[in-house]
Amino acid sequence: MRLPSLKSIEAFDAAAKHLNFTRAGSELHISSAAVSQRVATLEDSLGFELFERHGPKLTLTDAGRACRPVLSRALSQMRDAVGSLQEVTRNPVLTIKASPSFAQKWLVPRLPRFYSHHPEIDLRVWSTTNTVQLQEGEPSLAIYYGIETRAGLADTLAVDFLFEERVFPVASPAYAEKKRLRTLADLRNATLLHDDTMRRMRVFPNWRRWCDAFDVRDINTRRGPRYVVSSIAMEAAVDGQGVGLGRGALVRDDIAAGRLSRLFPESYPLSFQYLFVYPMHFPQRRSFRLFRDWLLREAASHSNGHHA
DNA sequence: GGAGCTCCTGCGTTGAGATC
DNA sequence: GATCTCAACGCAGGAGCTCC
Repeated sequence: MRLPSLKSIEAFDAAAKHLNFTRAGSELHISSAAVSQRVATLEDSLGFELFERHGPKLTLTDAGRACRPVLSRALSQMRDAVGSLQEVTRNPVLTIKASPSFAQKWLVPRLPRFYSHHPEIDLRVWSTTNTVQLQEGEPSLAIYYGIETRAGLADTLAVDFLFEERVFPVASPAYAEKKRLRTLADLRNATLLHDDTMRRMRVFPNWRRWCDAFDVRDINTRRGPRYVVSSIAMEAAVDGQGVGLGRGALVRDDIAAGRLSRLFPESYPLSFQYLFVYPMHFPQRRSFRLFRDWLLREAASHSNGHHA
């Protein structure tokens, strides 16, 4: 039996993902005509049609739908296998996506512990203020917030739960002392620092929701400076500019170092979890297994400390 | 055995035409 | 107008052959 060319399978995978030869061509850096020809070659070789063509509109045939997960998984396995082979002769590289705040305040400060055990592995940390999403077939890892463990994720991606999250007011010790912040009602005397992430992602409580939850009245929760990124809001709090709503993962190190104080025992549980997302077949790579084991240990340690 | 040539195959692009 | 298909063409690489 003669196997179809790898290029034709790659073209089918991209075309099936976009249901559009032009966008598939852009992804593969070839022309749409080349995609069309590669797919036609694959159809010839298989002996059946994978797409129904309605003029410029493409849909998968039943056979195409049946083939897609099988071929997509096979491609992904081959990419991982090639990655594993390359690790034999080169320093392995892992790319991880995370929000800027999480990367800055949680992930990066912990990386020296990983490098101390695995200096041969190079990590690339990639951040965006947009929602961190991992595309199907992408050779990278992601830490993101999810309300449900698998919601919206492709079948080719796997997920590990890292930890849950709570928010609570934080300020620099000097600011807390200066404003005499001892009870929730004392927040009336404070400048409230607003994290716009809370506005962009409805799962985050803002100051109004936080005050409603703990029945804190007579506070203008709209006033105060606003910050696009959570970590900047926390830096403003460290700098003594006001009280911020701190997420546990982002303020824990600052609290431990005495740069921030947790003002009150009241905390608000978030409806999302931190999740680690990766391609289903990544565990074949040694570098990935080492990183994942390390990350899960750090997350467990964070959870234990968090609830202690 | 190696260099050089020819032919074949695979794969890409461009551009025209068809379809919605 | 956007998109797909088809035909024509070019390029690169492999196979086979000949010659030295």
